[in-house]
Amino acid sequence: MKRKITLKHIAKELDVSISTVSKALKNSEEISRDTKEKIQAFAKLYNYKPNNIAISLKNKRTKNIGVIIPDIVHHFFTTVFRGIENFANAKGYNVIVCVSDESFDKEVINMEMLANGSIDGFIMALSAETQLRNDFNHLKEVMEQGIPLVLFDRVTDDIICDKVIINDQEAAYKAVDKLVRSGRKRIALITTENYLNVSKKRADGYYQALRDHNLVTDENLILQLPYQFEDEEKSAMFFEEQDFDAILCVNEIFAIRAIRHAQKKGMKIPEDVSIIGFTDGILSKLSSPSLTSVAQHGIRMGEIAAEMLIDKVENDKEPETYRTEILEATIIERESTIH
Amino acid sequence: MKRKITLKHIAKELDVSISTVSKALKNSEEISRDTKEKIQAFAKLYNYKPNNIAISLKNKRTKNIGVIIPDIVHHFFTTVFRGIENFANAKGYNVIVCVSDESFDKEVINMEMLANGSIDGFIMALSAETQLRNDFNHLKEVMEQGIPLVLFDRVTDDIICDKVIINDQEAAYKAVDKLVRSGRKRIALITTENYLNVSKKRADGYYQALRDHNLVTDENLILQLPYQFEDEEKSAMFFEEQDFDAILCVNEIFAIRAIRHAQKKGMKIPEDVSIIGFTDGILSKLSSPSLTSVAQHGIRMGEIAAEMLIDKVENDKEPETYRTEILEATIIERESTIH
DNA sequence: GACAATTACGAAATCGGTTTCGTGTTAATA
DNA sequence: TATTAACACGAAACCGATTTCGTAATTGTC
Repeated sequence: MKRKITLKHIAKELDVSISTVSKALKNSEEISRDTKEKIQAFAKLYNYKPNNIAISLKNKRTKNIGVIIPDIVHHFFTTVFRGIENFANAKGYNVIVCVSDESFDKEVINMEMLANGSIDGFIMALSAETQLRNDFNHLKEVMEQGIPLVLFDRVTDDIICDKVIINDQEAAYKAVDKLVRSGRKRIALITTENYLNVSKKRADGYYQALRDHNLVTDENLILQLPYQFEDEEKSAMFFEEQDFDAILCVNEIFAIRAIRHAQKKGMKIPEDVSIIGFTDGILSKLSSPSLTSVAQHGIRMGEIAAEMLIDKVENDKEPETYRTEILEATIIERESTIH
Repeated sequence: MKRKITLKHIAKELDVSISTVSKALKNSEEISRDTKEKIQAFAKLYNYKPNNIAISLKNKRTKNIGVIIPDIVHHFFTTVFRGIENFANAKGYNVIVCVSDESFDKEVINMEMLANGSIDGFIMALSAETQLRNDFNHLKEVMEQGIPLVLFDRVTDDIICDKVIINDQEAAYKAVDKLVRSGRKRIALITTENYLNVSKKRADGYYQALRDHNLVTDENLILQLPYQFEDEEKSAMFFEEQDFDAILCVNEIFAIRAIRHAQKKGMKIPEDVSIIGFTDGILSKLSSPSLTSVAQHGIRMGEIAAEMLIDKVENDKEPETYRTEILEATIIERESTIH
């Protein structure tokens, strides 16, 4: 087993000082051509690579980005992650991921673990529990320590930092608008509990669109489901009792389940009921019927988040300016709606 | 902006030496009660947390695990990742993820980036291109440097290290066996090109089961598709021309597409054709009809991989023994087959 | 009261690099 | 020949911790 070689080894072997080796490997003008060649050849031969940790300590820069997401088994977050990873890798950064599992405590623990020097900055989406508790002290502390932070998708107004989101409200508005224009009048909404920031915004867009089209908003047509596990009974009852000709769902899993419930009830899609979901993931593309869906452009979102973060990390300029990038969601039409 | 406080700051502030501070914070017997209390109180007040990087340098241990997977937007890998993250976090490790994107070069680059001190060990699944090229020098080098390595799912016999896999061949065998016992005679196989180790094993199981049941193996019933993007034309033709009453697919995406093709052709599932997929992911559960599927127990696989790795990292015992853990795949029966 | 044993702490080395500054040697200039 | 400039390199500080070892001051023992 050949252990990693260090500057010290090279120095001793070639009988020069460590500083000389370091400079030679950086092609410094200070070192003579002969010596440089000798040292570089030796280093190459023994496949010398500088130790990242030592460099991090010296530079106070790790070239690591910390990403904290609520769930990794979730197409949207996974997509954003891919965008982050793409961009970060291209810039020579590694990505450390932690999953909060929608738990406030895990989010805090993970942040603290990473905040002690392991990373140069954070990219994160808030856990459901954090949004529910409205407690953002861990974020504040990180900001106070001067660690850059970028929030995406699940953001909060309580923290002033860079953010990337989509225009959730407008997207929902457009989706409902599209449904109305195709002749639908009783449009249901399947959403999560309201403490999830994005769900709330989508609901706002839904209400607004109904109002603008002079449609009554019937609270019975709104189904709130728990985020993580299906409340089979509640859903079944909803489909049993309520009468609607279209459904807007705040994510694609809800939409797929809606398809199943509707089909079970004997409704034809899209003839009897149109369905639009959020998150244009693999489920939307491959379901039968395939799902008209609001694309959230996760990859782009991840890239932008990474770009914003790395920008802050590399130029910690004095005038602290933060911006919120708003991505335009687009509706991908498929078989679950009438065009 | 209050920058991170260090031992040095505390030492200067309290007019003691750095060593004293360090020892006091570790509750060393060497330090008097008074001094300890004073230092600990001060540290607490200023929320002192040791710098991870410095500790890593000193200990030559980062408490980071490097994970390299071919694709993050893929339910199975995501699931394994979750298992890894779970276990690792519980043991105080962070997880650095790199995505090889099925590319040999990216795999090599990522490994090299991480191998210079950033991580204590690797957990990985080989990229498709790596398996195709059969070039594992980057893995060998890492092993030679004494960095522990655990391979999962996409493994190779060329590298001797810890591995976690499922009994792919047996699982495919059982799936085919189940189809035959339910009366199916012409069983198709939809798979990737054969260089993917796991696909090959699954195909082997498929052949073996047919032989054991004295069924002819008809090469026309085997459809090889590219891994990443659908060859729509090839698939359509296959469904048009071939005659079968069951399909085994090596992943769930192939299976979902098979459902669509079959339905388009007017075939009823499972009456006319039974379908079994691999990877019991979200697609299998939510598709219509829901999909009978071979569960690969990704979470468990990730946990075991993490456990094996951390074991090696923490006890680099002399007698280098490596083991291959084989998980039992189980078939989850749903609507796409007749029970 | 002399010597040994604690006690409580600090100096310094170390991990593996980077970087500043100082210095001996040689070459160029007056 | 004396002075200076350029060259090539090394010593040492530094990043932020841990840890070994040495030692001054105090306490205990006979």
